[in-house]
Amino acid sequence: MVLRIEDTDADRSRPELIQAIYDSLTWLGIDWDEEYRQSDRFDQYIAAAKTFLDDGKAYYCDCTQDAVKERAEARGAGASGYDSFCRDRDVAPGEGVVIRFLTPDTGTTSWEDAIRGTVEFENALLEDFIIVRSSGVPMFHLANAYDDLDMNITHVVRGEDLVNTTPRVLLLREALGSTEHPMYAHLPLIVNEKRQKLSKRRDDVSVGDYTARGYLPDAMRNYLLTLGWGPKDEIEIRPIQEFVDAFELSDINKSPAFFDIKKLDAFNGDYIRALPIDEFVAQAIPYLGDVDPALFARMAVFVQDRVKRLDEVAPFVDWIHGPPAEPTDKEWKKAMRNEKTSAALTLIAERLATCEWTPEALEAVVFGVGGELDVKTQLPARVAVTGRGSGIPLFEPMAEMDRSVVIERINAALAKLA
RNA sequence: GCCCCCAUCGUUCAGCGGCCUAGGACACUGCCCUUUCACGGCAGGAACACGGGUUCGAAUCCCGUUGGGGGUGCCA
Repeated sequence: MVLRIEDTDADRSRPELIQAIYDSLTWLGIDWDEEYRQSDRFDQYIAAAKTFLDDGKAYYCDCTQDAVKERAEARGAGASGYDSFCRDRDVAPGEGVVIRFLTPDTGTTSWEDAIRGTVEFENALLEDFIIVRSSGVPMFHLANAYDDLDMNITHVVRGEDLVNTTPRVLLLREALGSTEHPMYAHLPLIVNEKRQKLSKRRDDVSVGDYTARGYLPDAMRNYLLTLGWGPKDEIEIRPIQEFVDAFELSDINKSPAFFDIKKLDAFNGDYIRALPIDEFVAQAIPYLGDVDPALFARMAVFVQDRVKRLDEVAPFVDWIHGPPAEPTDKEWKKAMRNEKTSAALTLIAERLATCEWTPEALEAVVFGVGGELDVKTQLPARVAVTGRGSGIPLFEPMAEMDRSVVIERINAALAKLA
């Protein structure tokens, strides 16, 4: 596999952006054995452009962008783009001069797309596009056509937003002397809730957005696989190799797919639960905050099936050695609504002062009082001790705490109740 | 404006002329499990955009309408 960094536009090729490409591919487990940068190969593209010039397949043009636009507007509705103004003007190279590719005025350019079938464009509609900027830097299409040929690229799989530019590359390849072309496959776009193409500005599209929130690469990869394609047996979560075996480019859908974060969450939760416990602990450590990793390791088995993302782990355990949460009114009322709760908590606090300090003993105290007073005591005790209305089983983490702290928290709850 | 493309439950995928009174997953609702919340189990509501054809038969093929998206850069 070849990794080609298409950095013909200096503005968009900042080091951190290129680093993001490496990071994303690595995170997803995609690896490559050859690497090229188009910025290292400008000479070759320019040389190719020069032969086009010599062969009359390209020409210099000194029209300004404004002039091109003005003439297009003057021509009125229907036509846009460049009007071939300089084709026969014999413009000399120099300041502000670009090289344009001479596109045919008749005929059609078409290809058999692996996903879309036959796609055909009228050549008359293709403008004489720029292949070398006035700065002397080659443009994407030229570099692309040249490299695909030079590197014997067999498959070009990319977003549907590139279909319209494919004829340009095809024409360029032809000019370069190629009679064949790679298999093109134009993928449906992944869209946001507004059904629009994901944009870097508005939407989370980089891997960093997802690692920060604790998504597992395998889960992401698996979820992405179910967008625009699905296995015929309808089993959506399975080992990657099974997908590889079943996958067929031609089975990919043509319509755009919404990136449903809720479903990604569900997949991620599945993958988290499938992790061996020590692997889960290892993965969760970066998301722990102030929580002691050893303590977390002891509680991990209770946390594992309660999270969909790794960044959700801390709140399940941070109250054990850290301060309790502040319960919401709703949580508090739900837990404390029974009038016997106050008496129960009082009794519990008393017995906690002297009981054995093990999960079993703590459970016996809390449930024992509940049984005697015929009131549910687990939730009130939980809210008093953790500050939250839900969470991992109560007694194991409680046994990790100091006796005095537990009693103190229950007394504080009692004070609030009074 | 012009060019290209798309159209099955809320979302996503299955369906490629009869197996479809349309299936799975996510989400949602209810029940079971549980002295929290999850996990797990069970059940339920929920879709072939519309109109014409073709055919004995259409979600599946063709045409149109409507709706949506992409492109239209000296970006990729």
